[in-house]
Amino acid sequence: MEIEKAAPILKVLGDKTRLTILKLIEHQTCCVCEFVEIFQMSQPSISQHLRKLKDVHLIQEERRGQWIFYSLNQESEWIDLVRAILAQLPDQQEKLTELEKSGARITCC
Amino acid sequence: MEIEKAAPILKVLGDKTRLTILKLIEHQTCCVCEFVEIFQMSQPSISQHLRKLKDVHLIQEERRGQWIFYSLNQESEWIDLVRAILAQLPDQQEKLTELEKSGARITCC
DNA sequence: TGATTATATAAGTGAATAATTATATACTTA
DNA sequence: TAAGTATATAATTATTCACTTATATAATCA
Repeated sequence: MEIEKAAPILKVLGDKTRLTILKLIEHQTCCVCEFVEIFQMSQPSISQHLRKLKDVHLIQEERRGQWIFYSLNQESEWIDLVRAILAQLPDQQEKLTELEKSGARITCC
Repeated sequence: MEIEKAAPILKVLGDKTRLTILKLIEHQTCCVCEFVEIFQMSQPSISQHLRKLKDVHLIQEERRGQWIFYSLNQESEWIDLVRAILAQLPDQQEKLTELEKSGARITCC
């Protein structure tokens, strides 16, 4: 039954850090260090959130040198559901522009 | 920030029992005993799931004699989000028609 | 009013969760 | 190749979760 597969997806989305991560990468790619800066959270904590998103194939990773960039997995079985949800949430772009202002984004991106 | 309020809503939805309950009452009203039958789960367990849905105002209750009927709260701040999610899920009507066949639905409804 | 039925709440328990600290891996650059 | 940087994983811990059993509340009916 499909509902049994959908529920764990929603569960993964039911965390403000992960939900914000998804909204941030809705239309672009971000690297781990950006998330660490934005959320003011330890690096392992961010990695573990990314891991959960990756475990259910909602995100993709792509290594560029020493950095790893994450993006929404467009091939996900649940991409329509995720997009429908993200469409209801306010843009989080200002978090990235703040980072850029403070210079933190330039170090890796 | 609205994302901080949306995450707990998704968390509540991230459980197959609660998600199925919502899908069942998407277009109609059901009473507690029906959920108990459908999910083959203890009555307190169902009550506790309903409580979580009610705590975030996603559902409404209406007493009719000794029975309590639950329905989707159309006034919910999150009704669009919930509808967008439910729209992606398969219909669960057959669970109710099965109940009717077995006679279990008639006892209360 | 007493017994029955429907539902909610409380208390307890084992499993899952999100964070932390410590450590490992992988890439870069001197 | 050694040191530094970015990221992942492991181990630990406190909290939350979903369920169970037991009990309370509320309505009905004899």
